[in-house]
Amino acid sequence: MNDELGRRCETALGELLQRRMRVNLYEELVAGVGRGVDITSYPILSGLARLGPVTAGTLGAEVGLDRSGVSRHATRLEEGGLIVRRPDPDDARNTLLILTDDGERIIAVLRERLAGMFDQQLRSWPREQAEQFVAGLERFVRENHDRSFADIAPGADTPLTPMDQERS
Amino acid sequence: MNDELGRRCETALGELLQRRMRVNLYEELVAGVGRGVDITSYPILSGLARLGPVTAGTLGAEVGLDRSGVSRHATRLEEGGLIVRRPDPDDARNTLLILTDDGERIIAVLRERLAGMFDQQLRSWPREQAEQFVAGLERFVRENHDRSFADIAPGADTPLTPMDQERS
DNA sequence: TCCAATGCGTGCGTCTTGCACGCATTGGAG
DNA sequence: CTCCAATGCGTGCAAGACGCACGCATTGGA
Repeated sequence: MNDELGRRCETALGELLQRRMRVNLYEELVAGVGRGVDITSYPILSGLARLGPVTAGTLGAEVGLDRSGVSRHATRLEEGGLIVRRPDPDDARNTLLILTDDGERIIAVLRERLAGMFDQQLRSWPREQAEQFVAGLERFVRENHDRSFADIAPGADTPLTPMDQERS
Repeated sequence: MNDELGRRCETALGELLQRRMRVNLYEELVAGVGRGVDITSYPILSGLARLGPVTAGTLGAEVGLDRSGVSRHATRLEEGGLIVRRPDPDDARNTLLILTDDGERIIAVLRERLAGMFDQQLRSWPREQAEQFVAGLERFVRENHDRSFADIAPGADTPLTPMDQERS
């Protein structure tokens, strides 16, 4: 019966992680903002707001991007005046990405917008259910976040059923 | 107070929708499967399993992709023997994408794997919390799915202010 | 002083995606 | 029956995002 939970979770999350969901949500979110903020650079900006001043490498590991990609987006956001690059005082090899005041303000507005959207949706829910859902969501995300950094190679976690046919 | 829920939901979902989450999950999922199945074509296959025989256009709207992209992935999956193209008997303009037996079997295995992963994670939760979380997740996804098709978002020139609308 | 290690930023190739065009089919109007 | 506007697929083309590898700068220990 718990297996049923896993299956239902897979179905729901499968839809949530679809491209349609991301594009609809984030493209509407960043529409008209400019300043180098688009659907691809928003995760960089958001991650930077969450982590504080960090290097491109660290931020890349957080959002799942290569350093080079982060650097590219950072350049665009820097040209937009939302972030600045500054050498790490403790280690000049590192270049810290830091939000400017404009950057702080804009990311705050964007997150506020998103929170408003979700709040609007959750408002029609029974208070109890909304509370439980968000709490569960937070736990789920936190566990996955921790695992994605601690866990490297499970390997034989899930066996491969008889589908290992090579046809090429 | 409810606004706090929206904010917490935004934070959690913000991480859940990150690239790192998708890549880690789906790349591990489809590793070694072959047959034209990779992290980009899996959503096509999965959506096809969910919707049944549909046209490329319909499937594209479902997953958030252009018809052309769906057609490309469909070609690859067809070469892998997982789907077939067949003209719609009711309207020969349409080309229905249909899962083969191999396709059905493989997508079933993959979804089973995913369900197993989630089940394993949820197993350590209090039964009540896991139940509530999944139920909430299903409702959340369903509402968003409906809205994304009913709502034609104008938002091309949305001002940079928090939006407030009436509940539906 | 020297050198291996670390980290950034850019050139280059690959992959994915969207737009536009050509072709085929449908259904209604004359 | 014929004609034509509408619809939908699949491909050529171009733009964009991403990863890898290289060069350069800095650090810390031998």
